[in-house]
Amino acid sequence: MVGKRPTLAAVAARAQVSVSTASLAFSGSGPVSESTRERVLAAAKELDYAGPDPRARSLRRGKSGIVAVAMEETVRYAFRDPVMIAFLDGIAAEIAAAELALLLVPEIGHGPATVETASMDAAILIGCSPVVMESVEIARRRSLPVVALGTPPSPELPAVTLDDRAASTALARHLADLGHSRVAVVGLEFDGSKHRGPLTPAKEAAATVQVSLDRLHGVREVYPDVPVFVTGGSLVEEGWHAGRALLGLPAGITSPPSVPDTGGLDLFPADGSVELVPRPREHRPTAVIAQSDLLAAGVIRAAEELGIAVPQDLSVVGFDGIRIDTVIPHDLTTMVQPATDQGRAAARMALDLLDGVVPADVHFRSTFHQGATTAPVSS
Amino acid sequence: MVGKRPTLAAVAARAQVSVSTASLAFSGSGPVSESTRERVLAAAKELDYAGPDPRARSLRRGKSGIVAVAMEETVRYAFRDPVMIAFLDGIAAEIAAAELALLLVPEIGHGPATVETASMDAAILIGCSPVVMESVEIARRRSLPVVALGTPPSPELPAVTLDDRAASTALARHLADLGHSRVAVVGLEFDGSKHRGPLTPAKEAAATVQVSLDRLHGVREVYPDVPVFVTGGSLVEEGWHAGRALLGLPAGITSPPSVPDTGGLDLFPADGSVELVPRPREHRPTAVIAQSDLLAAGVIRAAEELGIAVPQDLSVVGFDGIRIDTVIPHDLTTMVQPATDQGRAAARMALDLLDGVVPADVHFRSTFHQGATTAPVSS
DNA sequence: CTGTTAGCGCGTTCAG
DNA sequence: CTGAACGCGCTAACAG
Repeated sequence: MVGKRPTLAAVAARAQVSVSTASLAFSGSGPVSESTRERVLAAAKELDYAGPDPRARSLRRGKSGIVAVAMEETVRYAFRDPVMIAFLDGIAAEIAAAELALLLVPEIGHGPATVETASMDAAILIGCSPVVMESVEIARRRSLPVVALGTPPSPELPAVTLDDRAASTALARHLADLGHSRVAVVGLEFDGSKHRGPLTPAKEAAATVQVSLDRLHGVREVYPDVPVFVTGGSLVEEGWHAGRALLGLPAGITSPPSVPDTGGLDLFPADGSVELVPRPREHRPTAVIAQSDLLAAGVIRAAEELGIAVPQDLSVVGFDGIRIDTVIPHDLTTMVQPATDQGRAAARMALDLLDGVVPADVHFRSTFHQGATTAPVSS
Repeated sequence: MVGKRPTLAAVAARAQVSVSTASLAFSGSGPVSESTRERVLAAAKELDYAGPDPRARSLRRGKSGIVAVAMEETVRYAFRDPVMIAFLDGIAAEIAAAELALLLVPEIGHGPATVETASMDAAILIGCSPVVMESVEIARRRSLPVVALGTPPSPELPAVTLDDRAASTALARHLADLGHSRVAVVGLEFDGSKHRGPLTPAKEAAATVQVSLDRLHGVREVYPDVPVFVTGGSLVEEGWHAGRALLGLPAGITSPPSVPDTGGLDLFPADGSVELVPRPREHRPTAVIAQSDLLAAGVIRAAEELGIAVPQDLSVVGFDGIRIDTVIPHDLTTMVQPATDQGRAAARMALDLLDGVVPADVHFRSTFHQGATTAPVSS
């Protein structure tokens, strides 16, 4: 079924030219007379030759034409995050414009390291974690150009960064200006553990996810003692769980002093087995700072289910500015990050490195978007 | 900055063994004494050798370890579709398990054909259109194994298929059983044109997207003359536009006989410049069959905005069964397709082909899910 | 403009 | 178990 493919040499022979001439005719990068080129192309068509073998070409040229995008997450998980999709969209656009191909390398750190064995000319690492840094080391050994997206800048690694900290401060200040003093943070994951619950000092000390820390530090500039509820990642569902924990209480129980402390995955089971009532006003925050828009959407949903009106009874801010009405039915007050542009920038840095140009770090700023989910604290 | 990488030969020399021995030590596929292997590995570490060059290896072995996934859409667009994400998730899982890498090839048909020039051992084509068929031809010339996902089966091309037609009939029958007779279809795109509007016979004759046709034919078994409103693709926003067109009317205009005929993108502008009121009951459908869940969600949103209650005043069914509460806040009546499994199956077929096994087509069946968006027609 | 020559870095023979 | 030689398919230099 799989007929032996003809080689360039065969085509050259058929066209009665030398192999190198045939090669030039295909790559188009050399001076070949029109008549000769046509003869070669005709011979190729006759032999059903599909063009130079990419493998041989890449060995010879020392380039594979592939840029890899490595991320720690599963495809399933990563693609549920609109920010990640926007990153990829920007990257894909630039990569395609440069006529390169895009290798998807999910789940780095699980199983055999694809970054170590796959053909690639450069790698773009998304996310910040020890695993990612390991990949940097691998890439360095292979002398592959690497750029990072969403990693704290380091002298070793050209990176695309965002003003996570300052942006978070801006959000916190916005709430402070509205008079809020009882504020809680709903955080992204702080380590790989996907465990939900309050952020303890121990957990904070062991944190590996820089973006969560940065955003938290930014809030602390305004609310130094803000309590933090950590989620398992940027998902509406996670925000919903967090919202229930922060705002709700099992019916019949008199108000406990604080958020339930649990390392488990389900604080209040979602199956309806526990009926939730809103916490008394004095025992719940008047504003929530979610570290992503998806989390914010979940918090809002939980609030609505509990009969807590947003923004009248609760202000909620997010982060990211994903303008996908599909996902967020609310006009969220948030910081908009130019995710697609960040992807483009990362890809361009990788392309620069391929051209031997050492690119400077690119820093992006997010912009405040006043939505309809924040209001002055109700007295 | 980019130091010359050591080669296998250098490592061999350093370890005072022959190149072939060193090679065996790395690939692990040959009989090498433990002491020798350690000596080789030590030498590699000393020289900071990162392992065999993937390019050279792939030339020599005739395999690149890459499976490509080609799709017609942009990354941005494709990743907004949960079904596509589920496909990719299933594919990625199998590909990773086989220790292969996944090359993303979006926007085939636009610009230079990556399928033609990129290193790959096999390709998985998603979607059905002339462009995809072109890629099949290219792959054939390169004698690359190809499988298709979401393409009508053909003797040439191993494919993963779904019972689109029968499933659609089941949905239509469900509505018929509930007593609905004024039914409309909100369709996916029928060609590449992204134009919204009623499906005309001419447009139907020129249709290239098989899945839309199949799902329509299925409905016609029950509702032979069902009117169809074509959208620009599987997006909530598109469903919203369609819903407004089918259910709404600019305030002040007395009921026109039918859906507005337009080839433009905006039927009733979304900016609020036109105030919409619900069509009179007699002039609007009592049930809508959306060809995807995202479209259905958009229709429902439009209905709610117009004050038309679902399911009391309007029944809506979808297709896909994407159980992502993020996207669809409703418990939609729909046909659930096992999208992740379809992705896995497609990937396994590709892997089979790589092993020289000719796989049989895999056919999936979708299952009916009775949600809360359909009810008996109100008299 | 075209032909000749020499590898790219590795895997696989086949003798030792 | 090891070492030497060859070639995968192509392209970068040069020579003509």
